[in-house]
This record gives sequence, structure tokens and C-alpha cells, in this order.
Amino acid sequence: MSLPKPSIPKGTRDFNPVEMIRRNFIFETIRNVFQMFGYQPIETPAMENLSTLMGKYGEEGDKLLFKILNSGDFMHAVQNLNLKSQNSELKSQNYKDLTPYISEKGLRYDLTVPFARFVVQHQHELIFPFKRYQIQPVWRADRPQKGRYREFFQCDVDVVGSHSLLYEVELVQITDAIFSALGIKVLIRINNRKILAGIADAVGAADKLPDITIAMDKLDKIGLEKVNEELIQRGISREAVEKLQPIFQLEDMLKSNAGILSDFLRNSEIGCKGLEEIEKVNDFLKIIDLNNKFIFDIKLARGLNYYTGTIIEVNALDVAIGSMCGGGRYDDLTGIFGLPDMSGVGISFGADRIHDVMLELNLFPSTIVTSTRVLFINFGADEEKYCLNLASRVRAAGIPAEIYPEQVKIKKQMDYANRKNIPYVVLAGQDEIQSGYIAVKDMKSGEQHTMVIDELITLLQL
RNA sequence: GUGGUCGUAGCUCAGCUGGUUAGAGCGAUAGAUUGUGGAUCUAUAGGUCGUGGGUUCGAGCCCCAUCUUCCACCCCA
Repeated sequence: MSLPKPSIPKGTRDFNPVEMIRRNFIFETIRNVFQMFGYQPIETPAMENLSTLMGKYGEEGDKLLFKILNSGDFMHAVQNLNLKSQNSELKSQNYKDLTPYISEKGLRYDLTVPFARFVVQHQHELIFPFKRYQIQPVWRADRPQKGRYREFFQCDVDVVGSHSLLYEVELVQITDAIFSALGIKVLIRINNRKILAGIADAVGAADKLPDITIAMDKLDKIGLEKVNEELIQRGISREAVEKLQPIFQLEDMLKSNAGILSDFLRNSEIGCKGLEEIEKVNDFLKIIDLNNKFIFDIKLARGLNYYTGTIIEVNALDVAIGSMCGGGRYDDLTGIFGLPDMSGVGISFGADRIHDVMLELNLFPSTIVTSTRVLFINFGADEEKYCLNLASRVRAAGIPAEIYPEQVKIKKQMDYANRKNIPYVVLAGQDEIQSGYIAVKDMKSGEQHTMVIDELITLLQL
């Protein structure tokens, strides 16, 4: 009779101590930068009312939401529904129709929508422009792949209550600062939804904007010909596709052949507005020094449909993994919760992908793995008591220390110190208790010195 | 959600066209060394071969289902 092996749901992970130390290093780096720009932390619940989440991420997003089954007799509602619908033809067992009756809560899909809900709910307590950051897990019922998990951590910074393009620039600065601090080389891509709308406008396919952007986004991936095929398949006319060709050729829309774009958008009001915005952002960016490359990339689309202005995405230069970071401006996200005219802009860092990239490129500093600095060897009952006191004094000086819990062979205790990467071991037996000195062994060099406890503390405080 | 792929000891893997009691390296534990670690040597433990069915005299190997992994699509951090 063997129990089934314990396991965790698909796409989720346990984090062991080493991984946690690395992840915390990432979180702390990100948090420090956020705070440097004046953002303040908030948290929201893991679960939201399903009505808060549904319809915010497009049809695809609704499918990827984890829905929580109502507690108690959820079938009751279904039975009532069946009774009522017996005469009507709502006999369909369609799960989509059933969902609202059996599930009223869902796990959050991102941090932006719950934040919008938060802003509306707490609008009278907040100081605007409200700058907040939020580091929490999100859940998506996606099919897992490399760098794609069903539970993953996002680190969001957003500011709501201002249309200022200074914030767009601030987000680029934050992004640059974070990836510089972590040592990851990235390409920051910037575009503007209004320009994309203007392009669709200019080729007479304003209603096909989502189709055009989705296809354009794939230019780097599948190439020009396939994109053109897909456009036609998505119902864009041949003339329109023909007109789009010069746009597809643009490397950086604000460099060399920038005239192409402004000509193209001349008759589109929204397009001109977008170009104006992005030029202004560019003017700001010229003033500050960035470590990483950035490009005004017309091909950048981004799927979330609440973006209305600037959009940003960041990719690692040295690892093939999805984007590590993405965001943009949304003019009316709080509108759906009853607070109109509250423009926001924000960006989200994917902690798990950043972790995977850093691991692959060996970017974690070796210094972050140490925890305990001194191990007191256990020689027996009297010595234990003696060490208990010494260890307390070491800790009081801010140095992490531990005492081996059993009197076992020194070899075994030393081995424990080695495996936990503890740099110093203290040997205090009867002789040492008598003399008041302790033997301190440097586990790296193997050297051993006799000293008093205060000398050890001084040594470790260096 | 669609199509494909992987799964053998704690880890990395071997295992012939189905044929006795399924192997290696590393790791673990114990000892050589009862106050001195990393090396070496010796010994020991550890697997219902992801799970459940089926075919067969016989299945780690073949078939079906299911879970998991990774990949492509979709979409995205």
C-alpha cells in the first residue's frame, strides 16, 4: 500500500532556500529602484470577484482566468437554473453559460486590473498622482513552457492621475536602472497605440486594428511574407496590405526615414497625436543617460487591450525567452469601475523570467548565498551551555550564528558547516572554557587561531 | 484550447529486434579517524521503471488512457 507521490499543480513550483535567496535578491533590487522614484507599496487579495476580472483581458484572457468554485452547494444554483430554463430553450450545457452560477471569484491574472479596482475603491484616501508598486504572484491557466508558468510573480509600478509624459520617461529610467543593477543586457522597445491606430486608420482599416497589430508583432518572428499572408487571412484588403509595406520596413521610426511615418499618418488625427507623444518622449530620453539600448519600434503591439498610448516591452539580448517586462499607458482603466478620466501608466517586471535569465547567464553574485557566518561545534552538555552564551553575543553584534544541535563527531559537524557554506567554525571544549579563549577555524583556508569572543566578533564585522 | 514530445535510484543517465533476481556515475548513510571538514579507500541503503488499464507464456521496452515535462501554435511576464 504505497501512497501516491505528492505533487504540485502543473506550472507551479516550490522554491528551495537557494532559489529564495536569489529571488529575494531580485525583488530587493527592484523594490529599491521603485522606492528611489517615490513609489509606495500596496497589496491586494489573491482572489478578486470574477466580475472585476472578466472582460478586461480580451476573450483569450477570460479563458486563462482561474475560476474558483463557489463553496457549499454550488449545484443548487444550477438546479434552480435548470428548473427555470426547462420551458425556455436555454438547455445548453455550455460551460461558459454555467460559469457565473457556480463561480463568483477568480485568481488575479495580473496586478494592473486589481490596482485599478483599488484606486476606484480608495480614491478618497489617495494622493494623486498616486504612485504605487506591487510585488505579488499572479495566475494564468496557460499551458506551461520555458519561462511560462501558471503561477508567477509580477513586480508592477504604476502611476495614476496624470497624463504627463514624464512618467513614460520615468518608467524607461526605472527599467534601465533595474536591468543595469541586475547585470542583464536588454533592448527596450517603445511604441504608441495611437500610432498603430493611425496606421490602421490611414489604410482604411480602423476597425481591424487588433488584427493588424497582432500580425505586425510577428514580423521579427515569422517574417514579412507570412505576416502579409496573415493580414489577408484576417480580412485586410490587398490594397491596405500593399500600403502597409513601407511601414514594415521601418527599423526605428524616429531615425533615418522617419518622414515615411509622418507622411503616412498625416491625415489621421489619432496617428499625429501618437507621433507627437512619442517624439516628446524621445526628447526627454535624449536628456538622460541610459545604459541599455532603446528603440522606437513600430512593430511592437502588446496584446492587452486596455493600453491607449505609449507601450513598452523589454527583451533580454542574450537569452531567448519571452519578454521580461512590459507595460504602457491606459487612459480609462478605472472608467470600467466607475471613475472616468483617470489616466494611468505602468510597467510590469516578470520576476520568474528575470530569474531564469540570470541563472542561465550566471549573473547572481556569489556573495548573496551566505547566511550563517559562524557555527559553534557541539562538544557536550557543558559546552553547549557555554556556546549558547557565546552565540548570543555574536548575534547581538548582528552576525548570524548557530550551534550544532547534537554532540556528534566533529567530522560530521564540520561537514554541516561546509555544506551550508558557513565560513567560520568555533571550537570550544573543556580546555577553552577553562582558558576563556576559543579556537576559531577559517573553513576556507583551514587556518585556526585562538582568540577571545570579542576578537571573533571584530573579525566578522569586517 | 490545438498538435507534438519526455518520464528508469535523491541527481545525471545506460538498459540490444519484448526474455531470468533493472545497472553506472555522482550524491546519501556508516566505518577507516571517539577535538578538526573538503581528498582517498571500504561497506551499506535506496526503484511495484510517472500512474491506471490492455496485448503476450513473458512488458522498462508494444497498444490505449491519464498526469507531468519540454516544444510549436494561440496568447503572454
